[in-house]
Amino acid sequence: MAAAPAPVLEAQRDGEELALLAKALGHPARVRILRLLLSHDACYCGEIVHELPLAQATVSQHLKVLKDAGLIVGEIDGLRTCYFASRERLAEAHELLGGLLAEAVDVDSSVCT
Amino acid sequence: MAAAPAPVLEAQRDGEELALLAKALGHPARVRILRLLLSHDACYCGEIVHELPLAQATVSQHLKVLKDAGLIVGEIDGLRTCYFASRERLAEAHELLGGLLAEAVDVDSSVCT
DNA sequence: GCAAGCCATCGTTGATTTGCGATCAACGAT
DNA sequence: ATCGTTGATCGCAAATCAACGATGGCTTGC
Repeated sequence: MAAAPAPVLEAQRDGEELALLAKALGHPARVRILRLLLSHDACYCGEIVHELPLAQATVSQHLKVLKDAGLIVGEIDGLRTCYFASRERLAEAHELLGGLLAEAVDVDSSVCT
Repeated sequence: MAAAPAPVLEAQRDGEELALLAKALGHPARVRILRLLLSHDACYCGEIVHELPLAQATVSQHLKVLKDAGLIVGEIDGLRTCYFASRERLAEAHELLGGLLAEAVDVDSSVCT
C-alpha cells in the first residue's frame, strides 16, 4: 500500500470499503452495541442482550453484521463469547471518511497510510 | 462538547444521528456520488447520471437519500438541478465517528449486570 | 401555442434487512 | 448421563431497499 499505482481505482476501492463499513454502522442498535463494547473494553454476549431491548437472536444477528465488517471481534471463552471492538477498524472508517473530506479540498497531495 | 447536560441521552442521540448518516453512506453508488460532488465542487444531475452505470431514476433516488440525510444540497437552476456536497454535514459525520473512538478512552460509569 | 430536454416522482419487481421464536451445539455442574 | 446455560443458526413474516420504465411538471427554444 506504499505505492499507489492507480489513484482512481484506489479511490473507488476506498469508496466501496467506506460504503461497507458505513452500512454496518447504519443501524442504531449496532452503533449502540459498538459504543457499549468500546466503553466496557469487552463484553459477553449476554450482557449486550441484557442491555438492549431486543431478543437474543436479533442481537446475535447484529453482532454478526459487525463482525463481518471487522468492527468487532468475538472470542469464545468457555461457555460464553466475549466481544471486543476493533479500534483499528473503527479508526480505518474514520480515516476513510476523513479522506473523502480531504479529497474535497484538492486532488493535490493525496497521501494514504 | 465540554458542557454535557445529559451524557447518556446525548450519546444515544449521537448514536442515532451517526446511524442515520452511516446508512446514507452505506451504498457504493452514494459514496461515489458524494466523491464526485466533492471533487467537482458542484455538479448537474445529468453529469452524475452520465458518470454512473445506473438509470436516471435510480440516480435521482440516491440523490434523494443523500439530500434527506443532509449530505448534499440541490439547487434548481433553470432547466437543471445543481448539486453541492455539504462539507459541514460530512464533517459532522466525521466528528461523530471520532467521538465514538474518543468515548472508548473516556471514563464512563455504566452498569454491568 | 408546441416540441424537446431535464429531472423528480410513481408504481412495480426482486433482493435484502430486521426482528422474532424455535432449535441446535457446546459446555459446566450436578 | 442428564440437566441448565449460553449463544449461534434456521425459518418465517414484515418491512425496507435497489433498480427500473413510465409518467408528469417544468423550463427553454422554435
